[in-house]
Amino acid sequence: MSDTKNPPSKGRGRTATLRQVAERAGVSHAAVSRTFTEGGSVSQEMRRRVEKAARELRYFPNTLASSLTTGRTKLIGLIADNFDNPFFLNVFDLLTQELQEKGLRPLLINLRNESDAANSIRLLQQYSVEGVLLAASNRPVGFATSIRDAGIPVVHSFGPIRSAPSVHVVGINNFEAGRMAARTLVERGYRNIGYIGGTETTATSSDRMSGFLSEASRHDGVTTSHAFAGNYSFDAGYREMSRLLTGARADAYFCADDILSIGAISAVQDAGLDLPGDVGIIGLNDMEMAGWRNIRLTTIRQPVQEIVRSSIELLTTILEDIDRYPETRTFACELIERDTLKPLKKQ
Amino acid sequence: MSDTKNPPSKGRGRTATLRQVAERAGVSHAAVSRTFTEGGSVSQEMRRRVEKAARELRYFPNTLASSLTTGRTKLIGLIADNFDNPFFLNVFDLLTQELQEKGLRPLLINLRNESDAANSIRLLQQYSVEGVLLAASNRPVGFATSIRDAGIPVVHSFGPIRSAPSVHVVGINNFEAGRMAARTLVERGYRNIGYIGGTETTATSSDRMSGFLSEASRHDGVTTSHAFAGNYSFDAGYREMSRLLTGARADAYFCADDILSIGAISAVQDAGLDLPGDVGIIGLNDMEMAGWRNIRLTTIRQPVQEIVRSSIELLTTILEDIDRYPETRTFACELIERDTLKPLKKQ
DNA sequence: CCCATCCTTGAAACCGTTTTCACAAATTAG
DNA sequence: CTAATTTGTGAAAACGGTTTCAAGGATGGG
Repeated sequence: MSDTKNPPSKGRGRTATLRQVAERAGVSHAAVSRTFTEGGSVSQEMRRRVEKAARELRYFPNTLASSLTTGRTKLIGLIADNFDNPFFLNVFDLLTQELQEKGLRPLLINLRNESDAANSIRLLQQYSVEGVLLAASNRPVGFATSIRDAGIPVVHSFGPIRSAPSVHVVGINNFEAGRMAARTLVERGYRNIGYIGGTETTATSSDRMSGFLSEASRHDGVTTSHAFAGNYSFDAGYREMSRLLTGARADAYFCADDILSIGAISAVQDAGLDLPGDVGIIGLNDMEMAGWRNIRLTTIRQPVQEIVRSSIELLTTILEDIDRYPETRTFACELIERDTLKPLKKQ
Repeated sequence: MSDTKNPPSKGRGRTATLRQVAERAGVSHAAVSRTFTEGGSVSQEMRRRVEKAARELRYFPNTLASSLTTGRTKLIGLIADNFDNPFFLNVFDLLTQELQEKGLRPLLINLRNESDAANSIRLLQQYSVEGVLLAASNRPVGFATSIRDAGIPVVHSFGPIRSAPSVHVVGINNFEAGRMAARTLVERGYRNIGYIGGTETTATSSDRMSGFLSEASRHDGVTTSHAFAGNYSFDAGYREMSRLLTGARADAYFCADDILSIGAISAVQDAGLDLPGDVGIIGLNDMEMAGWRNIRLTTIRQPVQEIVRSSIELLTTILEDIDRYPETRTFACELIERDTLKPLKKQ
């Protein structure tokens, strides 16, 4: 009676199946399915019996199996490529928490050693991922688009703002952030100012630079320069700043990211220069470390939590409405003044 | 001819199915399946035709569907609960890279707001996760065991070393690390030494403390104390150290984690005390930031990469051999001397 | 009391794949 | 040139669910 003709559970603690519950409750397996699905129509009595049997067998539906027929896996591809920047740990934290609250599960994909978009897309499709959250700063522009072209809903978090976006984007206006940085430096009395980006090819980085250069050019007597550290990491920032200091350095630098800034600060101090007197530094993000006592980085704050929350909210709505027109959500930045810039002169 | 009776692809860019390939190639779908599975026996000619059709249809097997029959999802639960500590970003990076190389996919589970093990286990089972990598520092001891009891292979990375382990563990011997910390402090001339842990309930933390106290007790004239910061984060370290400094402080502290140490350093400096003269600090982990110019933390290095690599290697072997006897893999630590401890006296 | 309606129910088909099996064709051995 | 293998193939039954459908039972209106 207790024996089935199935293989005897193979040592592995296999979980009970729908049919086992049905058998024990003495009902059809369709009935069991119905009691466990949203709009299922079952009588009180039936539900009671099924739930009792299910409880005794420790049964619960296998999401993957039901995804076969429903088409819903609840799986979200979480794509990232920067694991040097602690900023993203915070992003992961918020992202996974929000996803979990909505009953979605993040499949983490590390693109650090992957240059080919096609591979990633195949992977996403093989796991029937419902949507993708792209939080990758080092990808070229077309990456998000090619995911969308594969028919997978995607929102690009911390992506570049475009007037005619091809995918959903939520983030800050990097161009404006760049302007804010330049304006801040000029207001503080710096005249020869430079931009230090991460990678040259990413849209966010080049937006920040354009905004920075554009604003600077509106001020008389202000000269600019720019350089790229190669990626977003402490080491890259340190190296690039060290290199710059050997040449004709600027008075102040806007580093496209806090972690870059922190590396740069180290380089400035190691060179025996005074910060913010000899050279000033302004960053972007306002990650936790920027406020640490020995760093005290003046930076432009990016509202991470709002961006993350909005990204996921947007993602869930496009999961329902797949052909929704690409939308851009922009959040404002805020200047956080600390100690790496000369103070604003009283007027 | 091109029409099938299936719903007309619903706008969604659905991917081709096995049977569509079979139809186009004019063979049975079993044949198609065989050409795509490892030991399948197919003729050259058949393979050629199938692969052609598959290419034209952009077909590739759906992992989730095949998992139904094979039982292999290639999904690994990656469980974490500490997103304050940048140390874990590095761990995630290495972990996901290694997993991907082995063809496994990490399903990321954030336990920060989850106290109930049963929920997590249900989740793991619903997704037919093949195994679990537990990299959670704040969980009580029984957590790993209850996953194993649910029949899911688990390896506890950075877990506590036990003489009779109930699950597979790979990490350092935290007791020995604690001894090393105490010995180092004593050798540097500190006599009144304290331990600052993260949480009181985790095994790794209490191991470090036991080792620390045990070693200290072997030296004459050395007095000890201990305290807990609550979790592993900069803020926790800062707060706890600030609190300690208001009372009868020790000469030197062993902080159970670098991030805690860095917070503690800040507190010491903010209190206007000399480091390492008035108070010395030694950490554990040697995360990247520990070496930053403004931190220069003396710490005990934990070989992260080796631990991660070994964890995954162990995980893949227990996926094959599920009833393997629980194994413990221990790696040695190394003292990294920087500037937060008085130098060793020349003898 | 009859008929229309609604709610429950189980049978059966289906989702996309793998795997077993029986059998035919091709190869090798004797 | 048979007989004994080996190899390649398609039909069909899984895997763990959901969904459609037709039918049975209860309910309510007239």
